[in-house]
Amino acid sequence: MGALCDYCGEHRSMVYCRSDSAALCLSCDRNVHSANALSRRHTRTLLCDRCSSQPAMVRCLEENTSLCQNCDWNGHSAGSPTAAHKRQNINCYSGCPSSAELSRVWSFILDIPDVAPEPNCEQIISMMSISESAVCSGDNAPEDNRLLDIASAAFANDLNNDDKQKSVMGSSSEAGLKPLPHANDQAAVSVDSTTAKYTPDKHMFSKDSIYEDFSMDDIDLSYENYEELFGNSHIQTEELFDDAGIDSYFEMKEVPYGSSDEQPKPQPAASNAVSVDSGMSNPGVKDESSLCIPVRQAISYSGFTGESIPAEYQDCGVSPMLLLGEPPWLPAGPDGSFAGIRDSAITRYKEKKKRRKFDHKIRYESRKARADVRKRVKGRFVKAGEAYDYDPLDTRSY
DNA sequence: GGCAACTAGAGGACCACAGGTAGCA
DNA sequence: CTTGCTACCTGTGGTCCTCTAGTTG
Repeated sequence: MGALCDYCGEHRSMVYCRSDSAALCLSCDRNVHSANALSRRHTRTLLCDRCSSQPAMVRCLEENTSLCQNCDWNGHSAGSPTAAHKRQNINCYSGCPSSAELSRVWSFILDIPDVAPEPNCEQIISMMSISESAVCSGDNAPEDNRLLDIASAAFANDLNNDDKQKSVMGSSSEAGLKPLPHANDQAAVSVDSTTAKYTPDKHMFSKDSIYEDFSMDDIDLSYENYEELFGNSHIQTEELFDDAGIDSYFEMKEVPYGSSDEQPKPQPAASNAVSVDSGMSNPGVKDESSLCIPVRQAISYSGFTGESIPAEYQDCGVSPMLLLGEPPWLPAGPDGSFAGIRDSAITRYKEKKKRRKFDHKIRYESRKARADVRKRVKGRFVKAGEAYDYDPLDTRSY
């Protein structure tokens, strides 16, 4: 039995909210994070199964446990027999996702048919389904029920699946954002690259499956319904992927190969991950990449806005320092260094940040109008009637 | 290489006040 | 449950100041 929910203190905590520094059961997670727009932006992730106190970063597919960075390092240290365990990045999410959406983001918990669900998991998820109607039954409920922001998703795949990954990547960048299933979820969810639709596996809804309480029908997983699925009013694709759209987040894909005319080389055991979402990797793997992350071939995309990447990574439990380190999966340049790739990535990031700085959004036009005509002294507002050095309504220059 | 001086850029503080929100009767 | 009132909080833009990182001698 893991730690109890920080909120209700009754049920086992399942998810960790870094913004609140709280471990919550799924029901309370929905309660707390459906309260307002700000709370809905909190990114949450699974709780570490081992220490039950830190946000889980990876899922060990061999042990079927979710592990935080420390527990991952401790449990899969280089040289140990467990170092070769296949691990999979764990997604963060925000918003007020429905049970089906959560099950898709973290499908590994539930999809593995020969693994019993976590104790209480079924109960809690059933409870969540109930609370779903209870908590989110307001006017905004239909919108709130949508997955507002899958902050990160990842594939963990075998090296043999490179081609499959690339085909998926291709379709994703062409068709726009789509929820990416984990590769090992393919038993449950298969991706048809031609129709770009998910096909739920029949086993998912078998009698014995804990999906009995779920109905994936409540979400149409086709790309065409992306806007509906994610709620256009909450998060625009433009916001999600910045000006350049989703392609901007797959630029890194081009870097390793595009710098030369060579065909993509077979990646080192470390990884062939194509992502700017280095946040889901372990800090410290930099030096141990070949030992520690043989399964980090994840092709991932990031739902992070990119602008405040360090903070957002922190929200996901990742040190912003990661941003400064070379992604372990990137192949070295011709001179054996990552400097060029890193520099170009940093340059792009800075340019984008600079550009977005001026993308200031006004929440209250009335207040802006008021501020525009308000009198100032050296930039500061002054009381009406006081002497001032600048009158916005006066066309004379001072 | 180490140090000080200088420069450029980023980020935050400051100001008044209309409008929003919470709490209470 | 609704209404009215009060108190407190939020957001708005231009300028200045401080801090940090980088450059130069």
